[in-house]
Amino acid sequence: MGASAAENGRAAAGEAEFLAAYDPREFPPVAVTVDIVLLTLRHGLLSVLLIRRRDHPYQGYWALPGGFADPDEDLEQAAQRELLEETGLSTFPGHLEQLRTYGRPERDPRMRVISVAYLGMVPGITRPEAGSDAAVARLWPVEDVLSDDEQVRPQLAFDHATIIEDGLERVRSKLEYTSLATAFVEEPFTIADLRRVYETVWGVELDYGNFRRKVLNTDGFVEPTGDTAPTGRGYADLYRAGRTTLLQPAMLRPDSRGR
Amino acid sequence: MGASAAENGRAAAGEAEFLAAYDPREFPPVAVTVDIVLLTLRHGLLSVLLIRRRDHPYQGYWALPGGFADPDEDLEQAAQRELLEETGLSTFPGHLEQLRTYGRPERDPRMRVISVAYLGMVPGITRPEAGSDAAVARLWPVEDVLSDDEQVRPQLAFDHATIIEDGLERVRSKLEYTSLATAFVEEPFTIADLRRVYETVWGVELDYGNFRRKVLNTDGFVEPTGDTAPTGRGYADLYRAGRTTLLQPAMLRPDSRGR
DNA sequence: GTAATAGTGTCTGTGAGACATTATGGC
DNA sequence: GCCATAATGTCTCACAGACACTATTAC
Repeated sequence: MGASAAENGRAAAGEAEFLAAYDPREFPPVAVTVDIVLLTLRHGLLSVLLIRRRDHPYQGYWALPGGFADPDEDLEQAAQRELLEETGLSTFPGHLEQLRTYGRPERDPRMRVISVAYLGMVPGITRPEAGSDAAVARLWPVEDVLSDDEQVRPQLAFDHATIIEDGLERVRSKLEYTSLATAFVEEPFTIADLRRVYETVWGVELDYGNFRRKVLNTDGFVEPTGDTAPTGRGYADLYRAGRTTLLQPAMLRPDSRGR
Repeated sequence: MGASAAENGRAAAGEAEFLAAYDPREFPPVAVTVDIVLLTLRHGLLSVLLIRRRDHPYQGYWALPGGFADPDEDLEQAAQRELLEETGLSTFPGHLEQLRTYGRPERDPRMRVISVAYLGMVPGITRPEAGSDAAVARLWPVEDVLSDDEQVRPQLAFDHATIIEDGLERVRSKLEYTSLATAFVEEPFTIADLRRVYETVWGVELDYGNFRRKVLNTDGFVEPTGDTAPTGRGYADLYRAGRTTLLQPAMLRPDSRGR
């Protein structure tokens, strides 16, 4: 694509340089990794997938799943590949998006490492135990991971605590203005299932009636399957995700009412 | 920091490896650059700073300001440094935030280049002409940059059209729920100045009375200086930015009303 | 029967959109 | 005088929060 002629004929000279590769000595040495904040609902708790490190530095510490991006691989592909490798799943069943890039010079003691973080959400079916190594991959409740209590909090490698915090903030705010909550539940789901997602991620209680009215009045958010499912006592209508991704108007988070 | 002992004594062996650097042959060769989408209001148009490329590839094409991140430099620092170098300014007068990272394997024909894009907003005082090279740095109205008309649209290098589009979408949505609009005007400013920011960035007309009520009722958005300024006909009250960065409730974009 | 949950409706307050009105100063 | 703009107020509708009520089923 760059081979098409440059505009207004000003780029006449030096066409031969075009295919010249960078001289590695010309630019600073750096490694690029991807890390994934994979969130799911497990036992009614919002949980994040962590891997226990085998190697130095931070040996024995808990880290986000991730690794180097291969040379011919898109970053999102790399994130997905690493995730499948470390969970043992064969296809990625949820939503994956880029979160943010972390590049503090001292974040890895060995050399300059730039990490492109991704954020993933999957229904609560993830079983890292089924994957490669049951002893090293685990789902941690985020309230424990970010707890002030050193007894319950895992030791996190690198700047992964910051990355997890940023991921959480992203998820919490995206529940407000997108239909992302549906990525946390398997289809078909009930209104109550969806409410549970909001309540768990936001850490609040929501009025069932108002929640239901809001979801059903926002068209494209969910669509009824026509079926119902027994729910212990009584039956509940079943839904699947609609085609709308942006909620209009947004779902309001109770916290944010009082500023 | 990584030097503190790993938890539960499980990390006993191999402490010597800790300081070992990566072997460069172990990880894929890659370069990391930062690119900046610098937006400002110029002659009533939302405009973006572009640099005309001197070298191949894309010689003569227009590109976002940017360059390699130095080894000991934070990514945001690198973005700010590049921006100052290419505009000739001595301090950065506005808001700068990370936008997104672009890493498609083919985005640079020479080698794998990962670009961490930043988004900057400055009041309409930027004069790239005062900077290093008047012939190569220019502010382009974004409506021209992203126009379908090949006569008015500059030829953009790499995937910079995508980056600019993403930056625009970010700015437009952040005007809704943050007080970011104040980054586009110099203090003190009038309510009408602020309204002009919204109208220009969103490309809509807003009712002055409703806009004023909204801004003044959202406490912390702006605070009155007590002064007034002549505005051609009559005088207008002057304000400066308040301490609130998150608008609660959000400013509604007229487009989005009808879905 | 009671308890728990799904589904539904009602009342009220907040806030946004669509105006109208008044004041000020340049022309 | 006219006109543009700043500042302010009014009316109405949409919608969220609070809460009441009914139906269904497990126990």
